[in-house]
Amino acid sequence: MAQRKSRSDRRIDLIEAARRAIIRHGIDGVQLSHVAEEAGLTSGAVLYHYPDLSELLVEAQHAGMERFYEQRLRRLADFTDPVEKLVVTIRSGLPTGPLDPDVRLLNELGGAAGRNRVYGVLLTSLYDRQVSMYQAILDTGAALGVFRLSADSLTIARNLVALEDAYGYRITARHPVIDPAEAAELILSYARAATGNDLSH
Amino acid sequence: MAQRKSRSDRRIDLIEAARRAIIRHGIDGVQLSHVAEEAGLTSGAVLYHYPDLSELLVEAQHAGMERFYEQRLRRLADFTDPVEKLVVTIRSGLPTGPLDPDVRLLNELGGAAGRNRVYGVLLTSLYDRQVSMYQAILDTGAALGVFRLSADSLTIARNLVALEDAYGYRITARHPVIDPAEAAELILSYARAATGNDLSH
DNA sequence: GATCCATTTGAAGGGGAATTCAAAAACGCA
DNA sequence: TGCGTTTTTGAATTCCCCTTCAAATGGATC
Repeated sequence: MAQRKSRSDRRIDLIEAARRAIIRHGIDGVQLSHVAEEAGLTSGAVLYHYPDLSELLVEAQHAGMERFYEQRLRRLADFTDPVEKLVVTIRSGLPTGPLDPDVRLLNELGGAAGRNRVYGVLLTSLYDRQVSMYQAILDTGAALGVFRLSADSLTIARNLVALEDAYGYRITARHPVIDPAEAAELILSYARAATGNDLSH
Repeated sequence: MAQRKSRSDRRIDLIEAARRAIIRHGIDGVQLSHVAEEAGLTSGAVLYHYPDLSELLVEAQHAGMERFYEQRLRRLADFTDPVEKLVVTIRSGLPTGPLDPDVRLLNELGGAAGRNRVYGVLLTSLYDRQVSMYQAILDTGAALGVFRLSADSLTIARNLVALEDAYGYRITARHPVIDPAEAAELILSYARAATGNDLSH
């Protein structure tokens, strides 16, 4: 019998297990038994904690998004120079490779968000927060005279997040040429034009 | 009994039916019965033509992609001025709204492409062709002296397609602010900076 | 170490979807 | 009209997954 755990510990385990199961089988292909297997439990045990599988899936997506966003904020906090901040943030928005679990999970939402309002809201809020994150960097750089923005910061920030998203898809789809390094260069090309800064340091 | 049709006619019908079913239920959620219902047939009849549902789904995705791409080329052919070509192409890459079936279908592939090599190849090949399409426009404009490119045309073309992709997701996810018109403006903002042309006419 | 409660198992059921296939229907052609 | 072929149906079968629930297990508490 699997190790017995407290209610809250087990729920955390299950959210993690659901995350892995979604990545493996797709948000519309996950089954109760997949989650159970990932968690090392039986279907009944999963159901004991989450009588409705779809609620667990939403929680898993939510948790994955939060973790992704928090991680970006944390990396960003290590720097003060706007140029460094911008470069680091661009890199932290891209997957480490085709198998990057955080980005794989987010990508699962893309299609589902068009069908499921909850997923749409989740994804939209993540996008908006990431835009704000970039906007703050851009505004600070502009105020310090480091950046000379070619358009308003909101527009540039939206485009930067959009580029990250799109290259995340290309990388997880295993584009033969566009790997994480190449994607970073492509986004930096835009960032240079948009900030009037060559972004080297 | 449903009208009897020739083998090839029925296969075309089924591909269309599968396309609609995928949009409605997701690439991992489609069932044989969904396709049958969309086609006005019974499951048995679908199976008679496509013993393997997954093959039909791949064909549906392939056909949808081809149609999307061909349509873009056709609209592009109506113009000769590089500025007009660029603007029209940017618009033709965006969904008409949250329910746009062509983009909804493509978005379904995003997550699946990370799990399924066939879908990954399909999506990658579409991306590359769209990049070539933009690159031709950019190179022509540069040769005519209309565009003064801020980076090599391949980089700009890749970014333009990436932006389209990403805003397609935002729009189908019903972002409250980013509608097709706003997305076009955002992409145009980048296109202006990248071409050194204000793109008005 | 006995009791109690929360957690987990495993088997049994119910339901729904895929698959198979014989029969029926529609069409082409003589 | 009648015949042969192709396409479609509909029912039977099988398979798989969700759901339920009684029993077992593990840990905490006294």
